[in-house]
Amino acid sequence: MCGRYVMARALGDLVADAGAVEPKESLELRESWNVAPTADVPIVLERTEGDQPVREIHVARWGLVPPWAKDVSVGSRTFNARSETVTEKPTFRAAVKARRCAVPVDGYYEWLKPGPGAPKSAKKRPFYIRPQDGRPIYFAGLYEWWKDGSLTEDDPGRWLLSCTILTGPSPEADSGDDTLDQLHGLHDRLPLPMDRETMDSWLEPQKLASAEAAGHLVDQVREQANGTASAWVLDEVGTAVGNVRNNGPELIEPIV
DNA sequence: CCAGACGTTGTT
DNA sequence: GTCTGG
DNA sequence: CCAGACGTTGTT
DNA sequence: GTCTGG
Repeated sequence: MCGRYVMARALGDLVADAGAVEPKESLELRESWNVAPTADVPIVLERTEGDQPVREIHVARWGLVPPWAKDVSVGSRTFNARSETVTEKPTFRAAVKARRCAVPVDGYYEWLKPGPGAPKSAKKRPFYIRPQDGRPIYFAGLYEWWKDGSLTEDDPGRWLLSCTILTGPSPEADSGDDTLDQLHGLHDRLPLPMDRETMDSWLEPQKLASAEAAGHLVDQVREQANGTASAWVLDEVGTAVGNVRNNGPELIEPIV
């Protein structure tokens, strides 16, 4: 799964790597080595301008807030969406048909739980997972718009953009690939990364936003995920990342 | 009909 | 134990 | 995801 | 908004 990650890349690098247009307004983006749910994060989306798709970077709150929510608090538990059920769940099914995005990360954290035979004193051990080549990972994601209901004379209400990251099953054991085997041992869920071709399909705004078409795209994402994940590297890191108030490049330094 | 949920993870 | 906040 | 709180009344 | 449970 993915509940904490790193996005410390300069916006210009991200724009170039994602093939997005230069943002018209400056985005409120800060580098972070400890991105947690509810944080503002960059996302990549395509919208149709005239009849041309335009790829853009936007800033969204991590944790999808559906349009009918009474407040944003639901977003603190919707930072992941299970790919197996995303087309059915009331919270996600509208977004998966029409509001797909990519969530770029430099790498993400995963906590290894002590096994059942471990001593009582054993603690969770954080690992940092990143691509070998240093380019961003683009996780399959969804975005949604939510209108703040607090209407006053001066404030007609604001629109909040929010997002979530899709997960799938982790690679099977004994895959024959070292990295996939390590991912298997670390956790039973995997945030779903996209290769370039899949990302192009995923982001493309569909004319008929049917549930069936969305289901096929989700299947495609799940099927190619391990191919992308096999080019990752895992390193154990210090426990400081657990506290969201800690932030800095030292959080991703491998220990021992 | 209305009221209340709408989610993920992991653990037992 | 469970929920909220970051 | 983890860390940290988890409550009320009344008084300063 | 839409579905489920009562």
